Amino acid sequence: MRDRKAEILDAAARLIARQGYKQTSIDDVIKASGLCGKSHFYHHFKSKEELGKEVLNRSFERFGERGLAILREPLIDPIERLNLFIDSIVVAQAERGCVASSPFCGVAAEMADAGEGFRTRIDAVFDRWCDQIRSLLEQSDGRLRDGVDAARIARFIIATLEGAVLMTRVTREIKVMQGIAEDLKRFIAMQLRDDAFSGPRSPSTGGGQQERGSGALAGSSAT
Amino acid sequence: MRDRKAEILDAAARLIARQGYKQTSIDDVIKASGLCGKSHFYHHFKSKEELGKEVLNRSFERFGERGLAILREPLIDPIERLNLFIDSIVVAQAERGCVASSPFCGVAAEMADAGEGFRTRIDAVFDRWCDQIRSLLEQSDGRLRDGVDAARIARFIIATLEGAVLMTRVTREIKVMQGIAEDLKRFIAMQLRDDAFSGPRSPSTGGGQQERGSGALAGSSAT
DNA sequence: TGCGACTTAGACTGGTCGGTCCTATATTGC
DNA sequence: GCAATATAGGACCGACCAGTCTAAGTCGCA
Repeated sequence: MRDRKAEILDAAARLIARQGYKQTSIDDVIKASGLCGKSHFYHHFKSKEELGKEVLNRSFERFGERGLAILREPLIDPIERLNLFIDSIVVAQAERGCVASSPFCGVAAEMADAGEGFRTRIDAVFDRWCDQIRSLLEQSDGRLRDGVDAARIARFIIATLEGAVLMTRVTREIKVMQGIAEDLKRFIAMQLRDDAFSGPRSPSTGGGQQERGSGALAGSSAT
Repeated sequence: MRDRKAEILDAAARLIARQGYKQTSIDDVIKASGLCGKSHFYHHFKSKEELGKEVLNRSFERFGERGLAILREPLIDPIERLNLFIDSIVVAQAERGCVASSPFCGVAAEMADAGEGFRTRIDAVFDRWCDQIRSLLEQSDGRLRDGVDAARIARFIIATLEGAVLMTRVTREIKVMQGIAEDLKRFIAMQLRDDAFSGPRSPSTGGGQQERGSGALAGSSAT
């Protein structure tokens, strides 16, 4: 016996990511998860709102697992980890064809408006991400420029990534997001003291395209 | 007789900004604009979609007028103008109590999904904004660091502002957006060559008259 | 005086949606 | 064997929603 509830959650998460919470009907979820009738759905969830909350928890958690795993990877230079994290968001968005956005952007905004319960949940998750990034930046202590507020930079990073996801939803072109991600990495590098060793160079060779996967590995470039 | 159609558009724009396009029903619009029946609404608009498009045009235009007026102000240093523009977005969001977001962020994402017609419209508007910012950055020619791609930086600025608006919708705290805006200004300053004046300081004096003399202010790189 | 544009007013259609209720049949643990 | 739980299938309710339709009143203008 497979876990039907998990299947429902998976289907709902996919639908919500693609078309939003309010635009996803219970009937959609039932059809997509191969259920037979509403009673079965309501056997597992007491309401659509409960479904929404569980989807939120789940997808944020899953995203967190992947994203935070990168951020915590102990063997890689902290700043490089941040770059990899940014790349992972870009790749995830590219995989979604620039359309869906869970748990980023559209869904966050829409669900935040759909109820105070949703909003505080999303707020808390953003906080956790920011915290993780902040602590990463602080691990590179002594490399941050004087006066740079790590917590604020963390917010900035999350906000810019959110905005980048939004832009791809409007333009439907992943290269827009790639450009933003590159600039974001450059911004992060600029928060480091000049005498710090690593960091993607200041823009040197043409302003154009660069392969993703990693901006600049820790040992490679020093300018 | 006042212009009823304009009243309908105003009411609809307010509702859509607050609760989104799909969540705003025709009946809501009718009630908010003091109409009496649907026939009257359908006398002015052939469908909800047409209403949406006109609201989009209008609010983007209005926003454009304000924002672009700042960007074009010929008497102020280009970079300083950009800072003022950023401030104006922060102020606008603060005025809205961090909730609504027209024409930024949530509405753009939602409407972009609501139909290809909407999407291309929004895309075009973003393009125009980015273009304006790009040309502004290029006016400060000789001050930009080598290899800095003005068009890409423009996208980055818009994306970050979008993301910042989103963050305030989730956190409901304007100071988050203020922090992001400060960092964004700092980022812009960092795109300038070291020998150009730099400094992320907050601008203070508000702009005065908005002259429509768009280009032609070539002698830009004052200090 | 008559025409056409605008306004007020609301009933109605066909559809969707969240949610309830009811009836059955499997499966599982005790 | 029994009871709890899970699965299946669907009728139904009240609500809301986009859009249509009818009908009548106001106003400017030719």
